Amino acid sequence: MTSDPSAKTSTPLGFAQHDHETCVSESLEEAEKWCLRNGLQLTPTRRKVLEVLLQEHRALGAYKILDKLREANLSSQPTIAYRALDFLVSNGFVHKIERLNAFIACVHPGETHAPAFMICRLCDSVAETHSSPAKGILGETARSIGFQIERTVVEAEGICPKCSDVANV
Amino acid sequence: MTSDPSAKTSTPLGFAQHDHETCVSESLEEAEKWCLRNGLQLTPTRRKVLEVLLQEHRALGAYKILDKLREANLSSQPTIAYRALDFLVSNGFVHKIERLNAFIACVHPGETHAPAFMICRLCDSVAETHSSPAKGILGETARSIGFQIERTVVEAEGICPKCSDVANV
DNA sequence: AGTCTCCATGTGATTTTATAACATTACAAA
DNA sequence: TTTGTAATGTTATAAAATCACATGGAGACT
Repeated sequence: MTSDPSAKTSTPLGFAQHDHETCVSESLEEAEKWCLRNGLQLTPTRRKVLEVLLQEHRALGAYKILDKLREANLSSQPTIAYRALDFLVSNGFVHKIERLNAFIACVHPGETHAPAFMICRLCDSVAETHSSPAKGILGETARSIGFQIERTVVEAEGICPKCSDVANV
Repeated sequence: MTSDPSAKTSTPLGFAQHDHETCVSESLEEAEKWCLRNGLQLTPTRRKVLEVLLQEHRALGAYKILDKLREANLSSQPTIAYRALDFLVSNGFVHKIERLNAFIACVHPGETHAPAFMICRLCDSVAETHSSPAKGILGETARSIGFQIERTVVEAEGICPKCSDVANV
């Protein structure tokens, strides 16, 4: 699926195009630096999981990630992958897509943000954007009843521009 | 847990109190009517699943629901529960809480709405409210890139008023 | 050097959540 | 009666996640 080597620069980031190779290596470097500055260890397993997710640029289940780890001769028990994912999610490098029980690399780690996702029901691609849940009706309701929001899951399911073009041609 | 019969009227709906017995029976009746009007069958299994969820008034995993079905001498295979849940979710009687992989009865079925949930991290209670995702930043982004939103998952995780009172006393 | 502690990894088993594949029943319309 | 359809029954399996406990390695303190 992503094994076509000539497709290097045409893998979808969210729904757009970009220079993928650069994107992966730059993101990895940034992660390295950020960890160094913050006293965190981007160990080989953690790095590999992040790399895999950056390369795929879409949501991957934990067991798919595990397969990739195995291919890379790293340990292949579920625990391993979940631990690495925990680390990456806690530190904002990766997000979990609850709707899919899957994981995706963050497009702007480091910055604190309330991520939101658009998930294409047809091609399963996922684009990250951001929301401000505290501003809308939800935020008002929460304030009025005294619910303290710590984190929000915002996932929109629908049809991405690419798939809707295909349908209309 | 919910087996104290004297607790009839004090089970939490969302985070508030209400006359629970009435609430369950009324909701069931409404569901019956709605199905009748719309040519849908609220079969015994489906009805029981809805009843269980109305009674609990919180998010229940599929296998907990399955246990309740077994207690009621209805079939107890996962497929059964998932099929009933599919029906109830498709028709708006029940929502799935993606964050918890669990299900909860809708507080106002029939009306079309974009539900949003507040999930207490401490006591696991869940309150339903609504959002208007199309109005916020997410909606703008979606429109600008041509993503057609069909459905949104909005789940806020945090501390409910009750638990935050306890913490402050 | 020793050893303590912290953090991360290794290992095996188990639990929880969800779906697949295929057979059967029941009722109603043609 | 035949046919279609919606729902249920049954068995097996896949996929996602966690638990419990052991091991290893690097820095800090004595």
